[in-house]
Amino acid sequence: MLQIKYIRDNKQEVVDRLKIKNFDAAQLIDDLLNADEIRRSAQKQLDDTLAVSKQLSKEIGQFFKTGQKDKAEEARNKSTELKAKAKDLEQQMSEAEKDVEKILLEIPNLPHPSVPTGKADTDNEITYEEGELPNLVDGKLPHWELTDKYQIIDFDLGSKVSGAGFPFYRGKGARLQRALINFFLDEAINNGYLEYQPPLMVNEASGYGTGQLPDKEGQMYHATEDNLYLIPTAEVPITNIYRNTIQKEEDFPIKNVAYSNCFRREAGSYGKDVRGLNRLHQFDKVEIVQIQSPEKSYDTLEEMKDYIANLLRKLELPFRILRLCGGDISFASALTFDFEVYSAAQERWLEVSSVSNFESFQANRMMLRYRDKDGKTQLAHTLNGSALALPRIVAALLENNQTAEGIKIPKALIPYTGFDIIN
RNA sequence: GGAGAGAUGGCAGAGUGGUUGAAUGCGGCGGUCUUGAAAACCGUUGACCGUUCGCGCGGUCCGGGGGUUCGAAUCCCUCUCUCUCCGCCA
Repeated sequence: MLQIKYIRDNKQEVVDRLKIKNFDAAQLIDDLLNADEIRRSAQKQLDDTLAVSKQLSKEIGQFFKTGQKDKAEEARNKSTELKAKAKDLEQQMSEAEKDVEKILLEIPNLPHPSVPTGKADTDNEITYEEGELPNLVDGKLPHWELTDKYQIIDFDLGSKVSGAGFPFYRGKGARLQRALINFFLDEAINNGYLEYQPPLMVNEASGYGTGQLPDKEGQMYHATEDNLYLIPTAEVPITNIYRNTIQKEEDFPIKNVAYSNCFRREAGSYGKDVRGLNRLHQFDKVEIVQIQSPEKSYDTLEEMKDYIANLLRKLELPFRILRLCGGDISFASALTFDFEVYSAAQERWLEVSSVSNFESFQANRMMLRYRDKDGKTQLAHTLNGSALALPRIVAALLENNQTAEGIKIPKALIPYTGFDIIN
């Protein structure tokens, strides 16, 4: 959520910058500032009324103490009048406040100046590419056939027991999952991240805090009986740890890592995108989250990018980095880089990580602040990134490393898997 | 699931209708003292909104929401959470 003060002072700039996100904010912002004006004028009147009424109440107390009953009665009547007026003003104010809040929740974060214009993912800017694309012999199989061949992931069984998008991992497939999770966690810990195991269900306030609600309501599984949401990413519980807190600047950067299952309804997805491991309703992900001061948050974003690149390097996967264009970047993000690995049998790039700086957008929603050097409280910046999401990593590992003898495990993983080939 | 108790400032802990944003202690910050430090002493110490160029001024906030009252941390309703006992249970 953008800060109302900023919009007030930089109306045109906000409208212009949101155009990069293909978001026409002009009307919305007029409505917003209008509601804001109503709110402020109502508050001014309300405050003045309350000030008088408060004073009166004190006097009434005094009158009663000193036995001046008549004066007390008189003041009491006057106060009753004021009270009615205050109630009315309060109503006005809270309605205008709701309008302001509602509109603010609909306005996306401002894109960073480096975000390229564009409508769709085809307009994303490839900023970096590394690794040789594997040149496989004929007879290469897509991962969903390899998983069958070696009986390491069973999609049909998942469909039977749960539904599409809920696979069973078995044997070496299950161990590979476990190995990747441990590998990613160990790497993060060695890079100064603190490990958390978060709850997998969160309340409504947390959903709003990180911005999944209200705009992505339909993407989360919702347990209506208890009004809890299954998390779509560990970002939600981990970032919400800091909801309504004031941090110390000297504690920055706060670096957290969490492995979790992630649950996504993926309503509206279809076709080759959902084949095999490409898109699941439940998957595993290790997520890194950082809280940082505004001055340093973009350095932190670079550091996180380097960290993720290094993971992919260790897994010996060819990858590229994309700077997301205005049309593809998420609602809450100011700047996002996607990491894609090349999956050799599908012959396509698969997104395995997304690392973003949300600046103060999430922080403002959840009141995550810090005390700066001058002792002033201000909004912190939040960042997060996948490090990494498992399914597509597994897809690429299987496809790229298939040989006549079986699927070879990259060196860095062998200590974790305990085997060097799946056959 | 049943019965009971509770939720106050960074922490601990008073406060049951009238200058209570809130005693007191600890912690934090500033100062005196000291070569330095500790101790001691003195002072200071919340967040948010509005208003102001600024000093400041006004308002709101004692778990969340609603109500009673001229006036509520204090009374009532409701929700959430915590604790104790019973039941169930990985």
